[in-house]
Amino acid sequence: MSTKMMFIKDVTSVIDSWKVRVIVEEKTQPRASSGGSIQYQRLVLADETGQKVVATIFGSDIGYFKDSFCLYNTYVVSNAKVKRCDPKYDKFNYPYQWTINLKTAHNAETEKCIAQSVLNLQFATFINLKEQIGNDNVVDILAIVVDKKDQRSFTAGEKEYIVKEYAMVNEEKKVVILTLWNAVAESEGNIIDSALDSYPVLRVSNLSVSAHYDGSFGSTPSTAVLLDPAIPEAEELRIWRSSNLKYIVETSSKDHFVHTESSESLPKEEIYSIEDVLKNEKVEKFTVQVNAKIVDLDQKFFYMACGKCYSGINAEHKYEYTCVSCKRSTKAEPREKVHLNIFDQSGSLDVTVFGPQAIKILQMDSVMCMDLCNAKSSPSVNRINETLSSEVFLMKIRKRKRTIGGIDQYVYAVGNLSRIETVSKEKHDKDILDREESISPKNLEDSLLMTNTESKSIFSNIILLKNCTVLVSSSEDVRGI
DNA sequence: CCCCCCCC
Repeated sequence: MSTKMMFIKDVTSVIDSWKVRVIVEEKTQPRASSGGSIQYQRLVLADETGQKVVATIFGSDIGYFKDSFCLYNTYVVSNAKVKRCDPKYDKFNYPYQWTINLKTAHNAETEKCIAQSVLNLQFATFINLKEQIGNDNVVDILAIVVDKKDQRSFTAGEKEYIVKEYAMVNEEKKVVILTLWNAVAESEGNIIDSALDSYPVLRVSNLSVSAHYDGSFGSTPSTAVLLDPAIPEAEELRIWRSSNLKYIVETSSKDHFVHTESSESLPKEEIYSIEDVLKNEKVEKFTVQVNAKIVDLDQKFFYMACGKCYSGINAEHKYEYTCVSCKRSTKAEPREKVHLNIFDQSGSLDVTVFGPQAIKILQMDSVMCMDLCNAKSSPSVNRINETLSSEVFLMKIRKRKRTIGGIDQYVYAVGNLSRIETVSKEKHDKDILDREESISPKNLEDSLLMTNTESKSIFSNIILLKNCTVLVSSSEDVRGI
């Protein structure tokens, strides 16, 4: 069997037998898909012409290829699965991606190795980072990690994010922060953490430039971290490291995770008036400074949703099913949802608040809302409104247009909200609010029991009702937003 | 089967 050697560009989804000699430019750590259910590992391969292709290994195949496709080594690959990819993921002007699986033939090439120079590796400088803020370029860097900040997570809008930050230097002697996000923080971050003590030289690929910290790097979903890569530029940096150890050690003992004055004033967001939000047709996200109140008295403050993607479902709590929206197997879980009226001097607007943001308004979580609903009761709107009346919020509003029966209408969802001011209240009261904000739903119930006699009587009823079956009507469209 | 988003 002698198939002729081809190039990446010759490989299309209609060709059935092919082989290409490639060098491995990049290999990420195995990482979880955003849904969490699938493991995948991403490679970038290049042929002799410098043409590159993205290749992916999935699930249990990852272990099989653990010791193959080593960085900067050459392989002859044949008959990987060739799939057309969405143009937005086509970074290399080649409209396909490969899936490497157990049927993919792959042989290490020792004779005709492809030279690293075809990769044309370029590394961003740290000094002029500020000028690159705002452009959409994705860059690679070569750096020495001198410090890290512990992993943290936070909720913004509808999603939970994981962040790991590192302080880095290179020959330019300017400290720059690298932020790894989500699956990349967990997979690539662990690689950095495990080597931290030895001041490793890293090649970090496919980074965006962020305005935070007056210019810093942030990971993208294709970011890969390579420890001590076997490339000449990294060797130069290792040599620099050995003659600058004093600088590196001194630098590592300083705190670099602080915002400079200019970085704080830089991304200061414009605050829109409600009137502007209503009038504006183009922009989709607005920050507003508002008061809020509940005017819709006929709401349950939760809906039954897919536990993974929050699509609405008419089902009992804990009902197991495959979600038609995200296609994953899931359980029905209640999710907080509040129709809220927000207003400033210029006007008012009805918005919807979900999940963690809604908890900040309701001071209780969806399970408690559901229990109240079962008890033919509902959270005390009066109590909530009384609290809201003395508060000022910063909210990020997402404006969307939707067309129903040929009629355009705008819907508004709150992406994020923070209480910036508690008017005419003593600090003592505010502290209680802050504490409530950070406590878990379980404690939340306890704290309400202690601080609110009205809820107390309701909750003592609910505890008795907890094991009852809950059925929720879904006359409303909970997926609209 | 995966994916360029996002917080101080």
